[in-house]
Amino acid sequence: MTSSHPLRRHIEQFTPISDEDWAMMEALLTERTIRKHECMIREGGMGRELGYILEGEMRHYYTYHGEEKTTYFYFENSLVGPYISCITGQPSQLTIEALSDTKLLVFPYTGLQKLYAQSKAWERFGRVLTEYLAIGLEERMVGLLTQSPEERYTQLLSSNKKKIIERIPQQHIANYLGITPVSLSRIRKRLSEK
Amino acid sequence: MTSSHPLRRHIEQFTPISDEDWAMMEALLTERTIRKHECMIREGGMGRELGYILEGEMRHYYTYHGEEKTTYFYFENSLVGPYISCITGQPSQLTIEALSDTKLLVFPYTGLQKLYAQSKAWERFGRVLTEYLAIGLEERMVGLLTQSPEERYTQLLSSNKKKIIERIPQQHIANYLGITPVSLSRIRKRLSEK
DNA sequence: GCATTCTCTTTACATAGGATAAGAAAAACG
DNA sequence: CGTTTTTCTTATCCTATGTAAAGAGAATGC
Repeated sequence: MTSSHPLRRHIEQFTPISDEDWAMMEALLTERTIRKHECMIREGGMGRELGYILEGEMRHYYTYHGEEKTTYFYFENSLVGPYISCITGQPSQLTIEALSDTKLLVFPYTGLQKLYAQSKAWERFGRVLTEYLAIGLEERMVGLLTQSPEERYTQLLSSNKKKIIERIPQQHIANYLGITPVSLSRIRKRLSEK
Repeated sequence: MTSSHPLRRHIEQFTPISDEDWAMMEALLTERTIRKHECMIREGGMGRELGYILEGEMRHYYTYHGEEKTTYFYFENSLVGPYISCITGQPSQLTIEALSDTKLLVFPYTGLQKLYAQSKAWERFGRVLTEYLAIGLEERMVGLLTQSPEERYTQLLSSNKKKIIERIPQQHIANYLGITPVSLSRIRKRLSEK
């Protein structure tokens, strides 16, 4: 007995949600398409909504010393948005851009906050979601601290994040690994010669 | 009207807690001293409890290729523990060691889970705490991806994390910055000559 | 279908950081 | 105290990555 809505199935991977609780969320959802190179949020803007990707892919980057540093990618069936700006109420330091035409369900963060307040199940969802977010960030940070760029690349090849290799331009992957595109090209050559 | 218990004050920075809710937590607490070089959790062990540091300092490291890689420090008035192992139920990959004799209040993670289940305020606390944890990790990750080791060091000097510089041996700070102690020593020399 | 643009690779050069080892300084300890 | 151990610095050498520029290849658009 799988629930029919893809977002509900996603949410219920974290914690079960009653029909009543789900109805509150469903009322918040709007479908939107973001065209390639357009943005869900730009640096300096206030984070007001989160989204769930139905199809497409997005990248998330910071601008530092005038350069775009891509730090994360999002694909279909995942939640995306300027969490930090939403949580802190400060202007977003990051930009989230569609890498291809991307179809999303969006909902306002204030709506999610009301769900948190109204229902213990939603509060729990928020906690568990954030726990998994933190685990992912911790793993990423430890990889950056302990592994060489080459190790990080080979690990990406053999991980459950193959999608990144398959669908994302190398310049952005290089950023994600903490190196330049030139260096990634060299690493790829080295590996292909082994 | 500040609450008298330091842990309660810490928790109420995130969300208010009623006397009743606080009483449930207080019943879980045990005071413990961990001597210098002893560990709260070792790699391979199951994470079963979290702690709040009353005095002292601890470091948190992963063992990778036979070397200890210190990735975080904890000081008085902060929560510490093998969160990830507690959350996932998997053996801990990290070790948390006291850098000096450290006095803690510890509580079992299963107890916290019961608080989550029994009270919406505790569930909210869990969410908000984890949100701040995630924000800290994101900032750390972005710094590792976008800044040079020298920039990371100078930023540490001028941040609210000065405690790290003041109280932690340089070999561990080097790890935290993602470089070797030798390299940190060179960076310090470079900076002192400017 | 041709031209333009974007992406990836390659080269040459400069440099910061890694590895190792040895010495200096500081801390721990009996 | 004085000894031992640990921590930090310095020196040498080496290598991977950064930068810049040019060329090859792919994708895009008119």
